[in-house]
Amino acid sequence: MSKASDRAYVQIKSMILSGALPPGAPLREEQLAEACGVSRTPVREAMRRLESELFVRKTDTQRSFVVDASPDDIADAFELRAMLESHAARRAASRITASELALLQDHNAAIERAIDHGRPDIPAFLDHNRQFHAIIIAAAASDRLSSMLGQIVEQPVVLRTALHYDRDSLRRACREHQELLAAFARHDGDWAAAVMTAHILRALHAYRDARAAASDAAAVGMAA
Amino acid sequence: MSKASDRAYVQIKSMILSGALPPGAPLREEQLAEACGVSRTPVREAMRRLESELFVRKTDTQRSFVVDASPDDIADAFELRAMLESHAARRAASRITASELALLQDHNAAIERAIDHGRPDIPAFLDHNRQFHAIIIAAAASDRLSSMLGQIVEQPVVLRTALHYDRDSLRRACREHQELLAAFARHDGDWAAAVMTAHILRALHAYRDARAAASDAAAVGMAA
DNA sequence: GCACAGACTATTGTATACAATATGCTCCGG
DNA sequence: CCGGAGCATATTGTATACAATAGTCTGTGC
Repeated sequence: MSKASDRAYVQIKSMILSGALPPGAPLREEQLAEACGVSRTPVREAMRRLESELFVRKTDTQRSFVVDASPDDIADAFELRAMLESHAARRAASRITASELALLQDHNAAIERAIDHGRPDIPAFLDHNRQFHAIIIAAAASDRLSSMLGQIVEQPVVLRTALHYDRDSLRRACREHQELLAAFARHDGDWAAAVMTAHILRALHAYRDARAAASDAAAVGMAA
Repeated sequence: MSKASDRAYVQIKSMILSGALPPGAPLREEQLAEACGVSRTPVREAMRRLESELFVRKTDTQRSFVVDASPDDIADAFELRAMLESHAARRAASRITASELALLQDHNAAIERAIDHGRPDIPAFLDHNRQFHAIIIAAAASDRLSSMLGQIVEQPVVLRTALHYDRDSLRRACREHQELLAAFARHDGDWAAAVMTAHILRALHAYRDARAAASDAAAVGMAA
């Protein structure tokens, strides 16, 4: 997309992800335009995109707000991602090339390094993890599937999930990736799909556990 | 959405569906604006929407064209729809209310009438069929799932499919709906999901058969 | 005759001005 | 004191003008 509207999109999304625009916050076009240093026109385009990705919701009267994701929404997003991405894995298994496999191995090696070199390097983990999954989706060779997954993998919830993981969870993710690689190497679609489903659903439960722990801690903090 | 951009969206989409804008046709904003009787601004919003729904594709250099769906794309769309909508059916089975069930029955009765009263009334069939599926999706109670299915069920391919159906196919669809109703009445998610998957995949193959027959006929026509 | 440079045209991207609509506030009546 | 009508304000929707960029054509050098 073009420069200004792209900048607006990235900037507004990052404001939502960072919490600068908290869930439920009203979004006024003019204010966002000023914040992004562009006019309302590209802001409106960015808003449409964020709206279709369910970052933003419009009331019946055309006012926009940051969506407030309930635990159910979060579970929904993970379920859908599990379904779509296991489908991608199944398709990828029969189409993947040797060079793509090699790339996947490289990224997973990088993920392993990011976890085990001293303190876990979460940004590096996230980046390589994202690329790992992106390669699989590309190998699935379905525009429609790519488009749908593109709308779901960058949800606030999914992105922030890893921040709550402990090292154990990260290592488990890495091992699951290795199992995916094995399934791909043998072009076994059923295996790949099953591993992918498990991989995503485990992430859901890791996220829930982390949330529960965090809210317990908060409750303790409030009581003290 | 607002009046002008809504009109532009509907009108451009119908031009694509009707073939007035054939696959591969270039889309110029100004020309479309004139055709819709609005300015370029709402046309651009409509185009973004059509683009995200994969009706329209932009080249690397920002020119827009009507997408040219290959047979593979079509199969893709059906596969995804089968997956998402069977998931919707599974969720709906455990959530559906008596009044929703009654509505589903009404629509399916209307579908039956549309098929069997003299010459099949295809528009009526399409309308009630759409509402039948919409009720199920609503009963699934997942915004995200609704949003994704909304992007796929109105694809040109899916919409035009029914035009090629023979009466036998239409009757089969109606019977499958009845089986869905039975599964819903018993709140059996597995059953509902399985019937829905079969329903959609059968539609895919009916579509393929119709296409093959049509292209054979075209070949004969050309030879004559 | 072909390839490339340059200008010219066509098309899209952005900004701004204006129109339409929703929200909130004030003031009046009960 | 409460509620509603109507005005004032805030916000979004649309049109238009201008800017930036891509595509095309022509003419020139080889």
